[in-house]
Amino acid sequence: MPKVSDAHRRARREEILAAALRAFTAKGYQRTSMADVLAESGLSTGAIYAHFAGGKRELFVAVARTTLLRRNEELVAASSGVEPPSPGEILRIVLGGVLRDGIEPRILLQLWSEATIEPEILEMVHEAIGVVRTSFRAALERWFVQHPEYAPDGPEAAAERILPVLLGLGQGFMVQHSLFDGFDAEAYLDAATAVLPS
Amino acid sequence: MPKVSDAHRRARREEILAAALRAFTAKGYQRTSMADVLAESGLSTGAIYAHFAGGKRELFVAVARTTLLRRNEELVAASSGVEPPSPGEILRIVLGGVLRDGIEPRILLQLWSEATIEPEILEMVHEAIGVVRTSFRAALERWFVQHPEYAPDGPEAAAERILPVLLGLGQGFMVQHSLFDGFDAEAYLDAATAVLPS
DNA sequence: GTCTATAAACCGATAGAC
DNA sequence: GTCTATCGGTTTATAGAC
Repeated sequence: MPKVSDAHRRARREEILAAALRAFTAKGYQRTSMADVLAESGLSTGAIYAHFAGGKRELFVAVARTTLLRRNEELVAASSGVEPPSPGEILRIVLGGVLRDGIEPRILLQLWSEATIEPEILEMVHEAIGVVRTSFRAALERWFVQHPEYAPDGPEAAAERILPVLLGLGQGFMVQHSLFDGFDAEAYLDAATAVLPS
Repeated sequence: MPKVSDAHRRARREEILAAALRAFTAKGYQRTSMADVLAESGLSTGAIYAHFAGGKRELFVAVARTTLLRRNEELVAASSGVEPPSPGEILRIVLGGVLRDGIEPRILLQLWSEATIEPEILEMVHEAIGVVRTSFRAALERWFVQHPEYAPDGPEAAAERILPVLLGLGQGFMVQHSLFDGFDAEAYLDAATAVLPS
């Protein structure tokens, strides 16, 4: 197999995806036209369709999947240390990672909105969220094992119970970060940590 | 002033807005065409543009504003009783109202996503959220006044601190209700109530 | 105010040369 | 693989009769 050609191909794909992410972030998925992605990438119609025959939708799915799964890697890395992070710390790790990455949270709002309408996108969200959910659950369980006073009916049950709340707090963070003027991320995280067990 | 004409005008507007809400709920804001709203209302292009010159966007803003402000009325009504509701109960009242109203939470995801892009819609969301936030804050304060053990630095500060968390839990509810298969609303509310002070 | 008909713009995707 | 040029299908909004 031609290694160079393959590497070039991958590099080109990454380049296109990066341009697509910039375009989607700026104008939102729906309002971004292929012309916008073309302009952002400096390439032309044919060049892009040669790599992403699925067009706009495939670009969005690819961009979003990458973004969601990167959260997962961070969480796995952070929670495999000796001292398992508390629920509040888990939230901080994941949300902090999003911001450090320079990801505009609003792209997530757009993804959720699209998933509401397009079955193909919903499917991808289900898949990615499933992975993330599993990581959260595992991280929570590890903490509850060491703090049984918060898990009277066992770490699995306690983790399962609090999981939607933790996810909900993360989702609320994205919404408020995107929509509220002067949103105070630190205050939000402090308040969330205060209500979560620790 | 011609009272009858005015009443008719208002009735017609309500009729159009109801049709628009049905159409937006079914297909989402972006994918709903004016043709869809026309079909749903049984009226014609001219009829609608005579009442809503701003077109699709104006319809969406009007529909969303009404919906958001109704939440506020419910909360005001519920929290003016003798026994102020706890944070968990406040969440239950508002989220229960949304579902009882037959509102599809996904329309809210679409609203947030649009607000991310369209300044006019963002402005409306700011305004409506401001009203709702004020109600939440007032309701929380009333409860903290009666439970000073949770408000060491005064009810105002405690209310202000927990407000974003409560809103975040509500927003997370909408996201999960819209996107997760088999989402268990009761379990979510129970878990949220368990972490909130009561 | 409301209807029918239509214009003007735009978009995603393809065809074919190089 | 990439470029230029363009087609077919939609969409919003308007024009003009009633």
